[in-house]
Amino acid sequence: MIEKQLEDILQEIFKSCNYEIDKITVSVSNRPDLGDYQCNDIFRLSKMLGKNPLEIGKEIEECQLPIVKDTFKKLEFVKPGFINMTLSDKFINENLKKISASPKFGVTEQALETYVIDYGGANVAKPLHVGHMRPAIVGESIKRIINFMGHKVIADIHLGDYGLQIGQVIYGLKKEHIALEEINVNILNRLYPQISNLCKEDDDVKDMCATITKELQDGNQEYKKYWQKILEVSIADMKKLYDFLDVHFDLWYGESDAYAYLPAVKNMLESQNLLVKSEGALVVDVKKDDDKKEVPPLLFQKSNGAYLYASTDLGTIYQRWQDFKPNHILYVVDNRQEMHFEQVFRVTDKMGMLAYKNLEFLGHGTVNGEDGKPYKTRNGDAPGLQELFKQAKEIFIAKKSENENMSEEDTRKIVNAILKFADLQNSREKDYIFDLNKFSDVTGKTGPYILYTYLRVNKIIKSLKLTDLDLNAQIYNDVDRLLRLKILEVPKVLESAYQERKPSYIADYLYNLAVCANSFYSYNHLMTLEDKEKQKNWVYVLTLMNRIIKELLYLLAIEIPSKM
RNA sequence: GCACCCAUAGCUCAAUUGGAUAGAGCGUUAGACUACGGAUCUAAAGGUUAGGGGUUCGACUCCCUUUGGGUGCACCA
Repeated sequence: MIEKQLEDILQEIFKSCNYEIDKITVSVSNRPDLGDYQCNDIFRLSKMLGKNPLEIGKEIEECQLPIVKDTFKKLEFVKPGFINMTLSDKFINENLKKISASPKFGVTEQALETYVIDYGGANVAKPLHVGHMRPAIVGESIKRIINFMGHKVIADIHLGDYGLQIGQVIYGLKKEHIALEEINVNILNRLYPQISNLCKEDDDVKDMCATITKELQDGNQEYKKYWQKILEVSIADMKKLYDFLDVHFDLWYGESDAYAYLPAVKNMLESQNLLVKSEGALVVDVKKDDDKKEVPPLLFQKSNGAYLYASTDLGTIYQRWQDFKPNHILYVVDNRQEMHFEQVFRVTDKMGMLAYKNLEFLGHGTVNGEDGKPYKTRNGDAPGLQELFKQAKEIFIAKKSENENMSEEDTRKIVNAILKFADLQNSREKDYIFDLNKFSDVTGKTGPYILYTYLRVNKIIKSLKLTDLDLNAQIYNDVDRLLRLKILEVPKVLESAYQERKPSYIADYLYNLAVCANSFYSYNHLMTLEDKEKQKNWVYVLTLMNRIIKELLYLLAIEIPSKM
């Protein structure tokens, strides 16, 4: 990584001028007119020593080392105390070669660890709606990023397959005398909202549904058969939608699988004297002295003996802990669940399964409509994913007449790119406004813009059919230089995205890289170039760039169509 | 009631976690190809970062406060 090299060089310069500094940080300059990279640590040094930053800068400037000449075109100590670095062409090209030679673009090697990532949250028997798209897209991307860094990642959808909604649907099926083999997804999609509304109006129905749920959990054979069939039908339907999104899980476990581990969890809790009786229920106290907000105890078992959300989540962690010995468990879930996971994590830590710091709550914001409230259709429901994909596709096809002749698979890939890139640009943890028409844009900062860039560059490279590509020490013009500098940022971007679990960093970089590429080839014409050496150098750079675009698109789970 | 989160250009979003002149896209306005794909490129206009105070060499970022919005507070998941 280039930042590291520059930090080492500066460290050496500081030392030779008799300045001791613990850590130097170099970053891409936010004033590109003044330099490529910058360092602000003289400010820190001046505070530590009580000395004027300008003086320090001047002293250091006067005792520069010979290595500096090779690395920098310009190294300046300016105004209040910034260090501005303009890299030499040679140094830039050497680093491009390093990135090109590395399968992972020169990211720092990580010690192998095992991650479990939980990002589905889909409920059986309830149709997937727009709210499920975000965790799927964000989670899939985080999974791929962590995997890219060399770790083992196990993705678990963690279905909500044992809750009240099952009781409700079974109630509806029995009421309408629908036989097991007749159950299909349309019936489920109709029944769930219907009975759910009925429960709100009629307490007797609600009690009956709750009873069915309880009896199912207690082992009622007839209900179990219904449950299994509902699961089968519902999962098959979900898979279709997740496949459309190119989102894949290694495990399709659900809450029901956690029940088998609850006795073991309870044992552990009891043997460590963590379970406390409170108002008839069994709870685990998780308050800490330095809590700013009040954290209520985790409710493990209801007064009637039933288990809850928090208990099954503990059961699930126990299962993962036993089966996979993960170093980290990540949850990509709605921000509103933060308190719940805070409680679960604290208990997990107390039980000695995984340490608190290795359990990560990666909250994502809510998808809101144009009015800023959770996205709903006119009749008040969140729109189903299937319907949403259909609409997005229609809007896309209507954009251009050629789109009608596009293959089904290419259309799917592009619609995916549109939706995903629109989503992933946003900060993971913030709410955002979803307006299908805005999310269907294909010009400007969008998925298709990146795909277009890739395909166009790819065509140029292919039609030139050059071999023995290499880089000399030269950079030919300004847009050329900007593109090369942008490529140098890739390892840093990947590492930040990994460390902070933020795919948006990659989306943003990808766009900026594509912008550099577009201005590059609109300014520099390759086909008709007389200077063959220059041509080879440029194709080298473009080839590397496209390799990066392809890999980064993969990390965002965006597929590249054959043409567009 | 208590607590947490958010407020940035007309709209939708960024800002490398305290750095220099707050950046993009859409929209608006003006331009560009007898050349590799116009889903493109080159520009312009657009801001008291919700208001006020403070901390310091330096604040969208940290602290206090006012206003406006969202969310969470034990037997749902």
